Parts: sequence; structure tokens; C-alpha cells
Amino acid sequence: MNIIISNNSSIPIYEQLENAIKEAIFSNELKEEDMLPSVRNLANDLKISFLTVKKAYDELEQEGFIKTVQGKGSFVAPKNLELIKEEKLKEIQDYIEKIYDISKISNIPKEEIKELFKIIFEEEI
Amino acid sequence: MNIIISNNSSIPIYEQLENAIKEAIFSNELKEEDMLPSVRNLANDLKISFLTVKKAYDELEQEGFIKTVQGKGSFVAPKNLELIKEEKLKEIQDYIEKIYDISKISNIPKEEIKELFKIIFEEEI
DNA sequence: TCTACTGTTATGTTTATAATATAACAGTAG
DNA sequence: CTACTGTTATATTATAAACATAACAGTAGA
Repeated sequence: MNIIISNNSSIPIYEQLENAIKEAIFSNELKEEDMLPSVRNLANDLKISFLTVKKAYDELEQEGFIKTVQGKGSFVAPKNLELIKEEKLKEIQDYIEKIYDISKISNIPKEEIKELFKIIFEEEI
Repeated sequence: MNIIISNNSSIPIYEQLENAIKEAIFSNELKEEDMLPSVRNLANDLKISFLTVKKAYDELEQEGFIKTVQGKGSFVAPKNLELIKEEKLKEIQDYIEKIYDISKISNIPKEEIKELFKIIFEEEI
């Protein structure tokens, strides 16, 4: 797995890690039942604390992406396409909210945004 | 000026304040050369520290939205809002492109995105 | 069973950021 | 001079993120 962590990003390390693992799952680089690196191994590789890795794993489990068994390890959960789609929709929602905030602060009318939206989405041909 | 500050938002108070003032400037509620409330007055009104207000004003000045003169006060800067608006539109365009990429990869129909867009933008009441 | 892996939990520390309070200082204008 | 402006310095509190260390607990193979 190709994980790059920036320790001076405004995004917390555990969150960067979560996202990287999610990406690996989405792209099928990590397949169902694949074992994830142990918290200590991954922590060593990334030169971070195992507690930070654990925090990322805990959240991934909470969200249903992995399953963890004490003494055995953490494994990619059986894929739930709906879950993945929900995730992506959430991402999209976040972007739309950012757009909304900008438009509100900058007093940009909704119509102009609709126009942009149309232009970009109609380039599909 | 109608400023509402939430002290249990994840957005820092000084940032909420910045956004509220930017909004007022963009909507022309605050016009060129208008004087902003003094740091102490606004702090009193909002029941926050004047240092928090000052931080917001400092950043607004850094970004060119206001001008501050010691002993006199803070004033809305001469507008070059068109430029700023162009930049904001570019930001929005980037976000829409990201949304487009996600929707394409994840096979999410345009209609669902339109729906989200509607929901978020119609929360204005 | 022993051992070497897994994950878990507890405690304490460091660092950074946000926000606060208080006090003193400095410029402006009536 | 006075009453407003903003500015600066210092200290404190709260919180989140990340870390270090140590001890505990489950799993599986030799």
C-alpha cells in the first residue's frame, strides 16, 4: 500500500490514514478479507505512533470498512457497495457544502453555479 | 449588521466573524469606507473577547477587505470585489470538477447530485 | 506450554490552537 | 485633557492531536 502522510497538513494524521485506506479499498488494491498491516508495523513504517494508527482503524471499523479481531488483526470487511456509494455521496455533499459557503460569502447567485455545473457535466458527449 | 456566533461550532469564532463580515461586504450591507464596529464594542455585543474580534479584523485586513488605522478604527476597503469574485468562481469550478470526477468513477447519476445540490442550496429558507 | 505475533487499555506528556482576562501602551479628535 | 480608537504583552484555560511507555489480553504455530 502506498501511503503518504504529511505531518504538517491541517488534516490530522489519523484522518489522512483513514482516507488512504478507504481509497485502497475503493480501488480494490485492498480486497475483501485482506489483512491490513498490524497497528505496530504500520506505525513503524510511517514513523508515527501506533495509537494514531489504532485511531484510524477504530474509525474505519466504526464505519464498516474493516473488521478487527484481538490477537489476529484487522481485515477488509465484505464489501458493501451501498456503503461505498454512501461514502462517495458524502464526499460530494461536502464539496457542495463548500460551494454553498463560498457562494453565500461571496454573494454569487445560484444561477451562475448552476451554469457552471451544466457546462462541466454536459462535457460528457 | 446581523452577526450570529456559535461557540460550539467546529468553526472558530474569529472565522465565523470573518465570514459574516465578508458576507456583509459582498452584499453591500457594508459599503466602501464604512466604519466597522470597534473591536471592543463588537466584542461586547457578541459577548466574546476583543482579541478574538481583533484576530478576525487582522485577517480581513491581510486579505484586503478592510483597512485599520490605530486610533481611528477599521474601514471597508475600496472594492476590487470583481477580482475576488472571479477567484471564488474558479474555486467553485474546481469543486464541481472534483464532483464530476467522483460521480464518473463511482457511477453516481447526475440526478442524485442535482438532488443534493437542491437540498443544500434550498436550506436558505 | 512457550513464544511471537496480534490488538487493548491506562497513564502521562507534549504541542498547537482557540479563546479568554487583564493591564498597560499608543494614536486620533473633539 | 478626555474619551474614544487600536496595539501589545502576559498569563490562563480548554481542547484536540500525537506521542511514549508499560502492562494486559487474545491467537496461533513450534
